Formats: sequence, structure tokens, C-alpha cells
Amino acid sequence: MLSERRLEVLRAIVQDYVGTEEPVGSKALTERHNLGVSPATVRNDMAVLEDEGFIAQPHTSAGRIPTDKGYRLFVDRLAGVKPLSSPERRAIQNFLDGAVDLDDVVGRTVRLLAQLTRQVAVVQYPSLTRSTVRHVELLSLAPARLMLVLITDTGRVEQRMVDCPAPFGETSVADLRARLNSRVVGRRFTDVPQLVQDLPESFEAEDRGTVSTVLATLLETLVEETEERLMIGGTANLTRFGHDFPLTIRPVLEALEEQVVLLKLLGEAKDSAMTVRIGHENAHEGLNSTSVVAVGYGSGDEAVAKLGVVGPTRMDYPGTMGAVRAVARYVGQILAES
Amino acid sequence: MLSERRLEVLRAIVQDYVGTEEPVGSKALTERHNLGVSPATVRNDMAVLEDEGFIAQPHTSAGRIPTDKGYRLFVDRLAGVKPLSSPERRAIQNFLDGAVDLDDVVGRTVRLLAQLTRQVAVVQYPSLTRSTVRHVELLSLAPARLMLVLITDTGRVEQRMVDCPAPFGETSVADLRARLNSRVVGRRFTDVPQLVQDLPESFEAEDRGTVSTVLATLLETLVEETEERLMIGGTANLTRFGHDFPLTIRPVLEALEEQVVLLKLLGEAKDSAMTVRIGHENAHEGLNSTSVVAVGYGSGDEAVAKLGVVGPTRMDYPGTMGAVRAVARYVGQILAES
DNA sequence: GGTTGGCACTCGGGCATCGCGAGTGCCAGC
DNA sequence: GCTGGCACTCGCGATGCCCGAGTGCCAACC
Repeated sequence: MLSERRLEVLRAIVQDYVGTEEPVGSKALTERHNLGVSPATVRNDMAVLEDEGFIAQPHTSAGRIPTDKGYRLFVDRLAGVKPLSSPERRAIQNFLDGAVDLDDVVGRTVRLLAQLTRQVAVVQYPSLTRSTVRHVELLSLAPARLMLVLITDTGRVEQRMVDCPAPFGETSVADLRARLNSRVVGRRFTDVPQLVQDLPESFEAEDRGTVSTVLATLLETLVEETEERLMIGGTANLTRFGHDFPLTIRPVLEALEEQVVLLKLLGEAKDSAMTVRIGHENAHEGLNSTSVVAVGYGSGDEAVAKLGVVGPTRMDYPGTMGAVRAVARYVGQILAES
Repeated sequence: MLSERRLEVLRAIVQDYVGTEEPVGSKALTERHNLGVSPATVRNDMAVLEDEGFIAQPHTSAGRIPTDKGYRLFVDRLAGVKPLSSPERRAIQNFLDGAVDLDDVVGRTVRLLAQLTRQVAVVQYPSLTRSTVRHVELLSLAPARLMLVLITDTGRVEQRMVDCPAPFGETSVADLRARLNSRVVGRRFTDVPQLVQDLPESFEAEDRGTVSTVLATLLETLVEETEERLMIGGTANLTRFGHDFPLTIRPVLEALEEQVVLLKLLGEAKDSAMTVRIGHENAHEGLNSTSVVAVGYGSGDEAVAKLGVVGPTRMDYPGTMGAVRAVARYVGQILAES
């Protein structure tokens, strides 16, 4: 078990390294933090910390830098979440309040988060999985062609064309629309399949084919659109990483372009709790030298999607976590209002 | 006026430089292209080309590299547009054919273009300005709350909430929906305002307020959504730029994040014709060392939006132009079909 | 035992030096 | 107008050197 002071030394190392981006030595440490002991003592502590794998030297006779394990300990036990200043909070609220629709909310959130943390921001669109249906609309475009529009409680709208096997009259359209809505409005996506299962039977034989087709399309939309979309921003901040660019930045940009990777990344986080994945804790190789701070957000109690930032392992964890949490909270509010 | 051979020398320089990324000297030139003259002659030609500002030396006693002006001449007079191979064409078509909705089409197009050109791809969503209305839907969510859904011929769907000044019955909703559609379906957005101008008058006094509100929201949507959205991809390709990264890549990433800048960039291009803006021809400073190749695409004859790529001035212009043109063409087809 | 000052040692980064070679401009000759 | 020759330039990479920050260890001290 590490003594109190050694933890203190680790904390100091992390803080200094995050600030200066340079390996930190024993002398500099004692000068900047009054630990009450001499550099020699700190050196001994550092040797222990290195043995335990919390810090490492890039090369002999250089200062120490935290390892992933070191950051992990720092995040788990040494760092709190730094709350934002109240001007910052106000700025967030003002900025987000101006949004006109869902796209705008997400867009603004990304920009806000990127600016606040000076890192790459990732915001997932509210998932349809946990959403409920606000309305299903059915429009007749041609005798045998319908348009199906699905509106969710999070303000998302999806539409699909449906080619009917047989002409489908206006009254039938209205009928189906009404029955469909009476069954699914306010219900969860996951519940919809069983709720509409027996619907074709209640129609005339000639219309059953069309009704089935419409339902199939609806279910397909629910499934298909459950795969989530997301928006990223602040990639220019990647250039602040280090000076050994090409190698560092490349794989990160590549990873960021693969939505699947990002979705998995965010998805791994447990529900609404804040998750921090450090360096090699990220499954994806390209992100081995980055940390991901993510948290769920939602219009109610439940998280409907995640948002977070991707930055160098050498990041200001307390500040970043504070910003991420605050933004998630406000976005949740905005969504609940609309 | 430059002699035929000098133009040939310029072409050779551009081609070699694009291929090798290194300043090209007189000797190497004569070895790789059989110009039928000696290095000494080429040196004289190069001196002239340099005087005229088409090429430059990074430093004394190094080879020459093309200037923006040199690339311009190359693009205008020396280079054709390289058509894609037929396997490539087939691949494009297959890839795009799998798209399920507009978002998907745009997303696939971006990825395709980025992959094909190995550069940063930018695709603008089909503009609403030139679009026509396919359908307007009006749903009653609560006695005094409506949802307005607008569907365009390019498959885009926009929706807005409308809070009515007074309760609005179902029959009135149906009435308004029908009249609205009979007037605007198939018409251009720009024509809509006058087409619906006198609509409130034909309603009962008690409903006029609501009708006006709905119309106001509709017009607002038309205007608001005329400001275009776009999608970018392939930013990882920026890392192939040069080896002097941070300085080069940073401003480009920043510019790419500002949608306004990009929209202006694409917008500057004349209608559907292919435009190439080289280096300093780009108004935005961050893009001074990049070239933009853009072209309009559309579902019919007219361009409804632009797409293009952003890459280093040192790019394979014929190949890039070929890819951009081909992709634009196929996307146009896809949109026309749906 | 933990802490401290002292000391020899290590090693990377920065800087000046140097030689190589690609490339140039110019000139005289064809 | 083209060509071969030639002297010159200059950036780049390799080499060697020094400096200083930082370390590990040890003996002394509390």
C-alpha cells in the first residue's frame, strides 16, 4: 500500500506533467509543491512509484511521466471533478438555449464541448432504443405508394417510402394511420413489434398485403435507425497533442472517422455514469494514447445517449470531467423542455 | 507566350512533383520524360518559367516546384480530366446503390470520395432553395398544438412544432392540409410564399390566427433550412500532406470545422461546372496551401448542391477531377431515382 | 526506519563543424 | 537555339562535443 505522501507525490507529478507536458524531476516537484520533504526523499518515493508501475521514465536520466496505471489511480482516488464556474455555467445555458431543432442542439453541444475542454468532442444523437413514439404518419403519394413518417419524443423524424403490393385507398390509409397511432403512440420502440403484430388480421383481405408491408417497413425503420448517429467536432485540437504528430494524430483521426468504433467506445460506458477510459484501456488500437471521458445524458432520468471527449492521456481530468458532466446535464434539460 | 516545349516542361515538373513530393531538377526531368533535349536546355526553359512565375525554387540550388500560378496553367491548359476505370465506376455505383435514405446517400458519398481521392471530401446536402415540395403534412398533437412536416423532392424531411393561438379542430386540420398541399406540391420553395399568401382569408375568422401561424412557421422553415448543411470526411488523409505538419494541418482542420467557410467555398463555384481553386485563390487564409475541386450535382439537369474535395495544392488534378465528376454524376442519378 | 545532503554518473538535446551531392547559371562551341 | 562543361551554391545528414537536468546510491543524521 502506498503511503499518503507517495500518493501526494503522484498527484503532484500528474498535475505538473499535465501542465508542462514535460517529464517532471524531483527537484522541480519540491519547488512547486510544498511537500515538506527534500528532493532526495521524493526521489525515493519516485523509485517506489516506478516499481509499482505508476510512473515511468522516457529514458534514463530524465524526469518521470505518469503511466496509464498512474492516471487511473489519479482519477480514481486523487482527483475530484472540478465544477465549472458560474459564468461558465451561464454561458453553456445561453449557448444551448438558442438551439432550434435537434440537429442544432447536437451541433451546438459538440462545439461547446470542444471549446470548453479544448479537445475533440463526440456527441451521440438521442437513441431511438429508449425513445417512445410520438406519432406515426402515413401519406399517400400515389395509388400504390405510401410515405411512412415516424416522429419520436426526442424530436427525431424518420421517413421511408413504401411500395404497396396493391392500390390502397385514402380511407384505408386514414384507417391504418389511426389504428397504428392508437396502439403505438407513447410506447417504446422495443415494445412496438408485439403491439402491431395482429394488425393485418383486422383488415380486409385485399389490404392485408399492404398493411403487412407498411408494418414491416416500420419495424425495419425502428431496427435500422436504432444504430445511432453521432457528431464530432474540435478535431483541430488534436494538433495540440504533442510535437510528434504524424504518428500520433493519424490513427486518432482514422478512429474518429469510423462511427462504429466511436459508438462502441461510448457504448461501453455504463449507462449514465461517467466513464473514463485511459490509454490502453481503450480497445481500439488507434486510441491507445488517448483517454475518453464519456457520460450519458437524457431528457428524463434515463440516459438516451452518450456524449464525451477524446483527448491525450495527458489531460486535465478534473476539468474535463467537470465540463462533460455539466454539458450533459444542460443538454438533458434542453431535451426535456422541447 | 510560352513555347510548346516549355509548356511540356511545366507539365513534366507538375507531374513529377505531384508524384515524388520533391523539388524536381533538370537532370531528373530529362531522364524520366523523353523531351528530346538536354538538361541544359531544360535549365534554360526552367529559368524562363521561373521568371514568368510558374515555378519557384524553395532555396537556391534546389530543384523547382510549381507555384499556384503554375498549377493554374497546368489545370487550365495542360491537364485533361482523367476518366475513371470501369471497375471503379462499377464500384461507385454499387456502393451508392446501397443507400437507404438521404443521410445515408450523403454519408456514403463522403466516404467514397475521400477513399477515391485520398483527400478530404466535402458534400453539401441537397439545397432546399431549388427543391420542390413533395408534401406538407399537418398533425394534431394536442388541441392547440400542431406538428408541421415538410417533405422535399430530394427526400429531405423537416418538422416544426406549431403552437396555435386557438384550438384547431381535426376537420380544420384536414382542410388546411388539403388546401396547402393542393397549392404547393410540386412547386419551388421560392414560389411558396406568394402561393399561400391569401390562404387565411378563406378560413373562418376563428381559425385565421392559427392558419397564419402555420403559414408563418412554414415560410420560416423554408428560409431557415435554406442555409445548408454539409458533411465532411477523410480528414485522416490530411496527415499525408507533408512532414511539416502542425503548421499546415491546423488551420485546415479549423477551416473545415467552420461550416460557413466551407459553404462559401463550395458556393463560389459556378453552378454545376467544375471549379478548381488553387492555393491563394481560396479566400480563406487557412486554405492557402490547399486546392479545392468542386462541382455541382443534382437530381435533374440543375445542380441542387455541391460536392468536392480539399487537398494539398500538390495533388493529382486530373485524377481528382475525374473522381469528383464521376461521383457527382452518380449521386445525381441516385437522387433522381429515389 | 525514514529523511537528508552529497556526489558521481548517465544520457538526451542543442550547437557547431564538415563533406557530399544535387542542382544551378553561365559560357563557349557547335 | 541547343549542348556540354565547369565553377559555384547551399541544404541536409552525419559527426562530435558540451552542458545540464536528473538519477541512484551512500553515509550521516534524527
